[in-house]
Amino acid sequence: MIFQGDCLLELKKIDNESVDLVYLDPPFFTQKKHSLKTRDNSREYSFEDTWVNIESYKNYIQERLVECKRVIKDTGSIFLHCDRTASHYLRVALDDVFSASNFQGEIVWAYKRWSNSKKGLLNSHQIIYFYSKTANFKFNKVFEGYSPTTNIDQIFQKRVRDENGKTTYKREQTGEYELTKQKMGVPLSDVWEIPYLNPKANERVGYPTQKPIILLEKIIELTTNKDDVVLDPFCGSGTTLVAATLLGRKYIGIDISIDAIELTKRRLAKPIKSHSLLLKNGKDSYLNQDKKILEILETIEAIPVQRNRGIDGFLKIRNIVKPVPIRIQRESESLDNAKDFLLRARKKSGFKFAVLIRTNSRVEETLFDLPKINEDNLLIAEGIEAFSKIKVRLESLI
Amino acid sequence: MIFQGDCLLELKKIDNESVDLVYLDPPFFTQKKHSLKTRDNSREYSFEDTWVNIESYKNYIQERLVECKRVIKDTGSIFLHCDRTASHYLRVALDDVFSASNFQGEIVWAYKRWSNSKKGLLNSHQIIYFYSKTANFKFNKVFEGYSPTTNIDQIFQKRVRDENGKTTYKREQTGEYELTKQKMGVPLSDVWEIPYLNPKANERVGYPTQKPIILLEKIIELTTNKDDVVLDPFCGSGTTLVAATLLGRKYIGIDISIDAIELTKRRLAKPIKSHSLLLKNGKDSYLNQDKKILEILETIEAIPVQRNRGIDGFLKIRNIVKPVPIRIQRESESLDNAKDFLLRARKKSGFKFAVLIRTNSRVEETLFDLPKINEDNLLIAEGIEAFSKIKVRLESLI
DNA sequence: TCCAGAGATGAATCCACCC
DNA sequence: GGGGTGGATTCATCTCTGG
Repeated sequence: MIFQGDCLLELKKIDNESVDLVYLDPPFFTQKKHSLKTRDNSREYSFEDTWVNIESYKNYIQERLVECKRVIKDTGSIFLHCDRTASHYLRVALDDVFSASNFQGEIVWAYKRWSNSKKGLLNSHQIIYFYSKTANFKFNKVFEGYSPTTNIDQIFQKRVRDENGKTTYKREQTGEYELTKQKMGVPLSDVWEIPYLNPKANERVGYPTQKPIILLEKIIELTTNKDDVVLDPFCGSGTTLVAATLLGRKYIGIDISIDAIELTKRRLAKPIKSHSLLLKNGKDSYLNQDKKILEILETIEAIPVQRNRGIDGFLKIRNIVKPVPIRIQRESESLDNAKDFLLRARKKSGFKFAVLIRTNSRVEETLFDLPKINEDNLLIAEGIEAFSKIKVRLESLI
Repeated sequence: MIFQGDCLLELKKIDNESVDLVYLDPPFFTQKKHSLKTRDNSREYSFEDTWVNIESYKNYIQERLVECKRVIKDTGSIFLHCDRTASHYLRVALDDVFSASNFQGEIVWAYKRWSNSKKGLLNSHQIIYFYSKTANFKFNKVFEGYSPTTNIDQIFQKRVRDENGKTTYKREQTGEYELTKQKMGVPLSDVWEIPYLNPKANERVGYPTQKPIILLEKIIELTTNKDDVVLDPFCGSGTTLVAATLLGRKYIGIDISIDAIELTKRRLAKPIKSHSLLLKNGKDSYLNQDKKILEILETIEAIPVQRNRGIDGFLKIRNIVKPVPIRIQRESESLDNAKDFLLRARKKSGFKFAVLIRTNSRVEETLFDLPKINEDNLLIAEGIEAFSKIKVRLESLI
C-alpha cells in the first residue's frame, strides 16, 4: 500500500500494532533545498529542508516517531537513518519515544566515496539507529565467516576457570581437549561496508538520498520474516518497498511528494537491483595483477592500477601521483604488442606521456645515455634500473 | 606534565589557550564498576561509573568541556571518545560548548573483536567526535592509497558543467581529454579500521578500557605538529601521553586515580608499542590457500582454514560448522603423507573424526558402498563426488 | 518481578616457541 | 634466523539464576 500525504496524518490511518518494521529516512536538517535531475533531464525531484531551528526539527521527527511506535507490534523494531548534522537530536527523540532501554544498536553504514577537497576528514559513513518496541523483539541471527587470522582449530575447545579466575582449556581425563559440537560463525557486526550507490548504477532512479537496496534488505532480513509488514513513512523513491517486495514482505509506503509516489509505483512495477560485483567477490578479486608486476611497481614506487586495460600503474614522484601511465612488459609479450597496448591506453584518456618498462631487454645502457622519447611519446625503460633516469626526465616534462 | 586529581580542578591550573589538542576518554555512563587484574595478578585497576541520571552525567562532562575549551588555542581541536549509551548527550554537550558550527567530524573506530552470544548485532565500533575551537583549526591532510576498484585513468580528467548543470569530462580543442597535473591520493576517511588491543599484546598494561597507541597517534598527527601540546584530562593508563611522546609532542595528563598516575609514569619511562602485522600487511596476507583447494572447499561447502597445519577446512552442514577437519590431498603428495598430516592435526586438537579427500583416486565406487572409517577415524573420500556420502555418514556420527 | 552477582561465552590476534 | 603455528588471554560482555 502506498499513501500520498504528510506521514503524520497518514500514519493515523494505520491500525495499532500492525507493523513489524519501520524504516525511516527523514529529510535532513541541512537548511538547504535538494534537487536532482534524472539522467535525461526530463524530470526534477526536489524537497526542502527548512526548520527554524534544531528543536523544531527534533519535534517534527518526534511527533512522527510517536505515531510509528503506536503502529509497531510488540515484537517490532524501528531503524532511523540519520543525518550527520542532527543525529544526536534524533537519538534523543528515539530515547524519549522508545526509551533508552530499547536501544539495540548504532549501525554504521561505511562506504568509499568520491573525495572532495575540504579541510578535514572525508565523510564516508552514515548512522542508522536501531530501537525495538519491547525487549521481546524479533531478531534473526545472522552469521558471517571467521577472520582468516582466527585459529579455528582452537575455538572448538571448551574452557574452565582456574582459582585466579583466569580461563584455561578444558581437557578430558585422557588428556584430550574437550570440544564443542558446533559453531555458527561470527555474529553480524554493526559496521556494514556496502558500496555507495554508484552514480551510474541501473538501480538509480534519479532521486536524492537514494539508498542501496542491499542496505534495506539487510535490515529487513534481520528483523522480519516472510509476509511481515514493513513501513516507510518517508519512502521517497521507494527503495524500502522494493526491497520488501524482493524479500516477500508486505509494505506500506508514505510520501508527501506526488512525484515520489509515482516514481515509487513505477519502480515497484519493475524492480531493478544492481549486482555489485565488488560486494559479491570482495575487494580481493580485483587484485588480479601478477605478483611479479606488483613487486616491480613497488620497487619503482609507482601506484598499481587494477582495472585499466594496458596500464599497470601510475608514476609517483615524492608521494604525488602523476598522470603518466606505466606498463610493464609481460614475459609472453613482444615489445610491439606492449607498446600497442600502452599507446592505446595513453591516447584513450589523453595522457601526454607513458612509460614502458622492459623486463627482458638485451640493450645495454650507459649512465650517460639520456632516456629517449619515441614518436608516440612513449618512454621506454630498458629494465627496472633504467627507470630512475626516466623519472628524472619526466619530472622536467610534466 | 602529569597531575593527579579531578580534572575540573586541575584544568583550572592550566593557562588560557596553551594547548593544541585535547583528547578525552571520560568514564562511560555504564552505571557499573570496571576492574581488571594485571596478568600476573599483582595489581587490580578499577573505577566506577555511577551517576544518578543521564542529565547529571551530561553536566559532569559539560563543565569539564568548558575548561577544556578555555585552555585550547584558537588553532586547536578536541576529540571526545564516546560512550555508546550516551554519545548523543555528549555531542549535545559539545555543541553547547564548542558550537555546532565547529563540528568537524564523527570518527568511527571500527574493529573486529571476539564475540559473545548476545541477541542483536555485535558491537564492533566506537565513536570519537572531532570539534575545533575555531574555523581556523590546524589540520594536516593525510592521504591514503586508491581503492583497487578506482578507475585511476579517469580521475586525472578535468571536468566542466554543461548547460544543464551536469558534469562532463573536459576536452581540449583537439578532442583530447584535459588532465590535471597531479593527484595526492584519497583523503583520510572518517572510518578507521584499527585492530582492537589484543588480549595478548605486550602493549597491554592491565588497565581496563586501554586504547591502542596507533589510534591516538592518528589523532595526534592529524591536528598537531612537533612540540605542540597534547592534553588528556582522563589519561588513565597514559596511552595518549605515550603516543604524544613517541611523536615528539609535549603532553599534559590528568587522572583522579593515584594508581593510574603511577602506571602512566612507569609506562612513559619505557613505552611499549605492539606492531600489528595485521595492520601492516593487511588481512589478505593471511590468505595463503591455493586457489584450487579453495574451489574444492567451496563445492563441498566447507569453510576454509588459513592457519592450521594439516587442515584445509572444516565440515559445514546446513550452515553450521562442525568439529571435523578436512584435508584435500595435494597432487604432489602421497596418500600416506596426506593421511599423516591430517591425523596429526586431528589428534593435536582432539577432533574425533577427520576427512581426507583424494583428488587423484583410481578407485571406483558404486552408489551402494558405504563410506569406510579407517582405524585412525579418518574417512577417505575417493574424489569430490564421494564426499556427499561421507557427509551423510558423519551426520549420524557426531 | 526485579535486581545483583556469578558463571558461561567465544573469536580475535599477538606472542613465543618451534622447526 | 625467519617463517609459521600453537596457545593464551580478553570482555566500558551477556545471560541466567536465586533471593
